[in-house]
Amino acid sequence: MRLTRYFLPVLREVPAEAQITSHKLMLRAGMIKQAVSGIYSWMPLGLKVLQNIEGIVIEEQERAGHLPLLMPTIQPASLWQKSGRYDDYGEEMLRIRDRHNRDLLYGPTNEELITEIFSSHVKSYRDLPLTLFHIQWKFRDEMRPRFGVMRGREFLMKDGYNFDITMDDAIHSYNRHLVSYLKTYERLGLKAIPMRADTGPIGGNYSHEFLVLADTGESEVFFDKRILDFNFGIANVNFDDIGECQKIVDEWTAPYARTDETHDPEAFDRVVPKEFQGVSRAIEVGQIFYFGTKYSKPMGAHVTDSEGKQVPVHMGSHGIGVSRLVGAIIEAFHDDKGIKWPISVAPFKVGIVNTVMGDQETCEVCEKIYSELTTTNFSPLYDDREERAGSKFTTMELIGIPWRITVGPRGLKKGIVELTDRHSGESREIPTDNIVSLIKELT
RNA sequence: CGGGGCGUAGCGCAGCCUGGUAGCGCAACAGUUUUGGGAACUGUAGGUCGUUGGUUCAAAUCCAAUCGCCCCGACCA
Repeated sequence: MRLTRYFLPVLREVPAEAQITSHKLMLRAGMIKQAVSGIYSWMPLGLKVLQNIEGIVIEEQERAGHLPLLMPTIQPASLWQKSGRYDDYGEEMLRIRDRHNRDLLYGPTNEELITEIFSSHVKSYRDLPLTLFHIQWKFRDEMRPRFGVMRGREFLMKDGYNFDITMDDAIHSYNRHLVSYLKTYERLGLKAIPMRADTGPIGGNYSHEFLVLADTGESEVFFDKRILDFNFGIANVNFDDIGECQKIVDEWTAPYARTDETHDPEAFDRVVPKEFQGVSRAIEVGQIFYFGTKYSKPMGAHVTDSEGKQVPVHMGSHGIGVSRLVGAIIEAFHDDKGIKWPISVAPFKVGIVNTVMGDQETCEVCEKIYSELTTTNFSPLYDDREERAGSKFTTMELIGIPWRITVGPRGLKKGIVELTDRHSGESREIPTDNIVSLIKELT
């Protein structure tokens, strides 16, 4: 992409509406624009990051054997009246009435809808286990939206639902999700700690939240610091292997890690030696639940078991806050110059800075590198504006491009271009002819 | 929903107390000189001062209502 042809409305000054770092940087980098409190437009750069995250989430879900579908944002009120949540959910639910005076709502979550889909099509235990998920915009009319996309009213969320014939099977589904989430967050570059959680309005009796430590987080968490050394690794997991999944879950949920909702100070002192006791703020980026037959019973989600009896299915639900993750990643990766995207979610992996647009050789070399990287699918961002070098460096750093290639007459005299790592800030000189192959190795 | 703050050009702000020609910086546009860490100069364009009503000869400024945004709390991916 040529910057002169791109839409990147960066701001030199921070709009007064922003308070926390990620929100400020997202506005300054031209990623989002607020439409109204808690509701945002995603500009091209922001959308790229959002879609990169979405892509990783989808890949890891499918790898674990979960099936994508897409449910609508607007749902009939009647379904929620059936489950009993229409009145329970309260003011947070955005209620709508259509021209026929039918009561509708903008979905804050999808348990009712998915259960209805399930019960109208799945009749036999032989069709289980089944896990369906989608990534769709949700709306929760929060009393007080804040922190940009971290607590918006409209937000993009991956939500998944598992259906199993027995509790044991459902626990395996739970474990499978926990493991796939560990892998997902690791690919996003994040250290997300599974913590024992409260089940809240979703209900049920078994739940973990995934939290990313950050000063600006809304939760207070208490944990054994040794869990920070855990690495999931890229190891291939057999998600059908009950024992293997259970082992990983046991390992990751053994250390004390709880949010303020479930924190037990006595147990904390008893189980975790003083020097390993960690207390921090954290951002919640996902949660998984097992809730048994809470929805399947009232919604009539029954299947015929092997003995011919009608039994309600055991269910669980699982969510990842996709749009919130954009903010959470920035909270985890930034410095005073701007964002430092992990390579896996970066909107562009490589930036090319032409330091002197008036210099013919510089332009030729830039064009050559640009076209070679473009044809090999590396999606570089080429800053071809008539700006001074300093301004271009500042922009690349602000928007967080992991690798920057600097091309100018000064280097070309020596036959080199400069390669700068956004994360370490280190630069090295690379012979002009080697830069493209080196980038391929690095990204 | 309780408490507080703020709405003036795309962004950041001053002007309001003490009513009388709407201003500054950045961004934008044109030109010239520049060209490796947010360039300089000259010029240009951009505003029904959130909205409505009131007071007044006269309202960005005073009064009232209303809408919106932000912060602190109680609730939440």
